[in-house]
Amino acid sequence: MPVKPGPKRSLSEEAIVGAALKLLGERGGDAVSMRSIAGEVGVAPNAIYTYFPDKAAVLRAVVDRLVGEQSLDVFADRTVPWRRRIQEVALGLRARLLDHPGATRLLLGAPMDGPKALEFGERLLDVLAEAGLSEEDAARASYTLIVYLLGSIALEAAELDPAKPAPPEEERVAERRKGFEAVPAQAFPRTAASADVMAAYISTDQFLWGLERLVDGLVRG
Amino acid sequence: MPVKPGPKRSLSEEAIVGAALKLLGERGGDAVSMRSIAGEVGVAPNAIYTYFPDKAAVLRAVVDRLVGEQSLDVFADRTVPWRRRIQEVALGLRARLLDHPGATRLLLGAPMDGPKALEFGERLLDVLAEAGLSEEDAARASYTLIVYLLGSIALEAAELDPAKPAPPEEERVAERRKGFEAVPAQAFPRTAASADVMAAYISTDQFLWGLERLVDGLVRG
DNA sequence: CCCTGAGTCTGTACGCTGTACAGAGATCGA
DNA sequence: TCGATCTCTGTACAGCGTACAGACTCAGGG
Repeated sequence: MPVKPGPKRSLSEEAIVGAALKLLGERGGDAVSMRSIAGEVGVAPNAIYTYFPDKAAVLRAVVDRLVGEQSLDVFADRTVPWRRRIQEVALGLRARLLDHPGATRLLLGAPMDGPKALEFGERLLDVLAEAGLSEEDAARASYTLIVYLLGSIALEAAELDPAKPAPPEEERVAERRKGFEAVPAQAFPRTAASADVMAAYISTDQFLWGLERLVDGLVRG
Repeated sequence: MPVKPGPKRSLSEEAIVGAALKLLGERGGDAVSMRSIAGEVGVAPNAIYTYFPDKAAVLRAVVDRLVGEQSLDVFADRTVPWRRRIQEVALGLRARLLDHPGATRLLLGAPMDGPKALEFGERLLDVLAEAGLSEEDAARASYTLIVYLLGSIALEAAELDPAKPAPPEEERVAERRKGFEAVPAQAFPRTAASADVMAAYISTDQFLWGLERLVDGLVRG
């Protein structure tokens, strides 16, 4: 392998992703531009193209980093019932991603295919195998779980201002209730009658409710 | 109510949404700009701001239109078992949205809160009540179903080129399998072993599989 | 040791974006 | 007919992603 000549790199992929993540957290999703990232690491905008082919690649790396921040040790801890382990990891990932409302938009734009996401999938398959699912069922179930996870988080994040940190859950629910109070009860009787429940869609409680039913359905099969 | 004076409007919200939808289908998501929409309806770019406060509002209306294109008559047809009715509507919506890969990105950026989406929710609540769920459970279940629906569609669409119409399902699965063949089997044995199943995540078959398990979990409760 | 060539970074530039602002023209009620 | 009011246009701004050309920095071969 010939060593490549040229000056030492002044940056690293990690530094770039870190800068992007910092901007994401502090100034929101719209503030993450090639120029702002470059400014953050003290470099001309185009320098980033030495490390990533385009902006989408940077964002994919950001998402993978966020996913990677979620520890997967819980998955392997056999002293805890496997359902609870899935719950914990799901809750952790959800919290982590909702902390960066801007990031969630990215999540579904480019699917989780980074190394950290692969690792996540593999560990999830471990747990599902442990739960007694066949190889094929485990694979299908893992995808279904990821769909639910990302879908929930995305729908929750959609209600958030991507430019600001997420307000506490109670506030978010209260805010949402106001929206449902405006629904005309004649045209949409059921929706209006369940407005309280619907306002609480955006809550940990509902998230776990759905997750539990889904897991039930998956292992019952 | 005083009638507002001024010249007759030369456009309508519908015309604008229609133009956006046309662009979306023909030239992909990135081609939908205020300028291109305005060009399509033969008007200066800013004229659109008379009808919509900003671009996001246009896109929300586009999504609602797509949702509205899915007929909900099936939901009400009591000669068909309710599970099958949910299946059919879900499949219809999925097909409709995957036909516009660019649109799906929008779906989760701004949640379904348009009138057509409300209608959809209400009819879904009807069916779930018919299935024997309590008011609260039906509300929660409907949200969980929507999460699954949108999550599935989003993850499928994420693999598609938003600038082109979707290729047939077989091609998409084959394309994906190539990606999984590159997964190192030592580090990710389960992932590698299930590569075939995973490639088929992006398929009607898997979509229905997950939907069925989810519905099972929801009504079992 | 210097030279060559590859790799990294900068400056500049292009075409595009969303949309704010000012004003022209059309149309109504009075 | 007048004035108010609304719709649409022209222009403009700041920002975007990124292509291109070139300057600089270095490692290895002669």
